[in-house]
Amino acid sequence: MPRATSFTADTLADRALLHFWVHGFHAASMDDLVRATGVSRHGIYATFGGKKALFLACFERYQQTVVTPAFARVEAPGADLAEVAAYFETQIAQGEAAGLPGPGCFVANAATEVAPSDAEVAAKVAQHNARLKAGFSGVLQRVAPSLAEDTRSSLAEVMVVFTTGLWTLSRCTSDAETLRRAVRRFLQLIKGVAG
Amino acid sequence: MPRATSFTADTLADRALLHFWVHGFHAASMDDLVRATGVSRHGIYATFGGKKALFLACFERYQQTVVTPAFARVEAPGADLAEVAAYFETQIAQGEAAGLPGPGCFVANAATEVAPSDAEVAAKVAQHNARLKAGFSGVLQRVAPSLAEDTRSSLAEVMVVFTTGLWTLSRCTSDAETLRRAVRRFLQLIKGVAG
DNA sequence: CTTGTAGCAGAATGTTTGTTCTGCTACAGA
DNA sequence: TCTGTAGCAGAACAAACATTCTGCTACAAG
Repeated sequence: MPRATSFTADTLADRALLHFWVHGFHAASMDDLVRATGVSRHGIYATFGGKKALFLACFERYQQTVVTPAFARVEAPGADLAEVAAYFETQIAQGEAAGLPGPGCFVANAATEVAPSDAEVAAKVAQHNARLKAGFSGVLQRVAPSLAEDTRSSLAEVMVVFTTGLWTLSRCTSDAETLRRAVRRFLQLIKGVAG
Repeated sequence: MPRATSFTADTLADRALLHFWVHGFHAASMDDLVRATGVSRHGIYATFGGKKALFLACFERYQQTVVTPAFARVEAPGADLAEVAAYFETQIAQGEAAGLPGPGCFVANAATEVAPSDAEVAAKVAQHNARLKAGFSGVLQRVAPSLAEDTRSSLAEVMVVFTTGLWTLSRCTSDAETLRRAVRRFLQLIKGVAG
C-alpha cells in the first residue's frame, strides 16, 4: 500500500480560500497557492484539476464554512433584527481579526473581479444574493407582518445592497468602528419602518 | 516637422478607462488595451510609462468625466434628496446603456481588486469615499438641519455604504429595475429620518 | 518635391503564468 | 526486511504577460 495523502480536498480548499479571499483570483498565482496551502502542485491538480476549479471549490467552501454559520441565525425561525446585527458584527470582526483592511466578503469580491467574465461564478453570486434576500425577507416578515409584500421585498433588497457595500468598504477602509456606526444607524432606519 | 500625435493623453485614458472599467485591472492585457484604445504600445508607454500608471490616469479621468458631472448636482448648494436620486439614476442608466450587467463603479471595482495590494489606489479610493460622504452630509444638513451632527455623519456613512453596494451589485445583477426599486425604498428610509 | 523628425506597427525580450512531467520517497502489506 | 504503489518536490514546458526595441512611414516645414 502506498502512503496516504496528507490533506483532504476540504482542508486544501479551506487554505486556498483564505488566499483567494485576500488577494483575489488573478493576483493569486499557483506558486502562491502551493506556498499558502502547503500542498504540491501535483496534489492541487490531482484534487481539483486546475485553478478555476479550485476557485469554484473555494466558493462552495466559503458558503459552507463562513456564510452558513454566520447567516444561520438570520435564517433561523424566530430571528429578528438583533440576529441581523449579529451577522454584520461577525463579519466585521472577522475582517478585523484578519488585520484591517479586511478581506471583505469572498462572494462580493468574486462578483466584482470574476463574475463579469465568467457565467459560472456569476450564477453562484446571484444564488448567494437570493439567499441573503430570502433571509432578510423572513426576518422582516416576522418583525413587521403587517407590511405589504412588495414593501418587504424592496426592503430586503435594500438590506442586500447595504450588506454588499459593507463588505466592499471593509476591504479598503481601515476603520471598523465607522462601519459599526453605519450598521447601527442602518438597522435603526429599518426598525423605523418595520417596527 | 514630424507628424502630430493622433491622440491626446485624455482621449487615450478615456478609452482605456472603458476597458479597465468593464474587465478590471488584471484581466486587461496590454494587447487588449492597444486594441481597445487604437493607440500603439509605444504610444501608451510614451504617454504614461506603464500599465499601472495608465490605470491611475484612468482613475483620475473617471473622477473628472464621470463622478464629478454625476455627483456635482449632489454637491451643489441647494441640493436635496431628489439630486441624490438623480445621481443614482444616472449611474444605473449608465450601466444599462453599457448592456447589463453593468460595469458598476470604477472606484468600487478598483477598491475590491487593486486597493488591497496597492497603497496608491487605496488612498484614491478613500479620498473618493470621503468625497461621497461629504456630499451626502451636505444634503442632509440642508434637508434636516435639526439633526445632531453625529446622526448626520452616520447617516451619510450609511449612504456611502449603500452607494458602494449598488455599484457592486450592478456588476452582476441583470435587473436594473430591482436596483431602482431598492434605491427608491432606500431614499424613503432616509426621508423618514431626515425630512 | 525634398527633408528630417517623431509617431507608428509589429517583432523581440525576459519574466511570470498555468499546467504537465519525472525521479524520488514514504509507507502499508507480505 | 522486502516490495510496489502512489504521493511528493521540483524541474520542465508552452503560452501569455508587460515592456523594450527597430525599421518604416506619415507629414509639416522649406
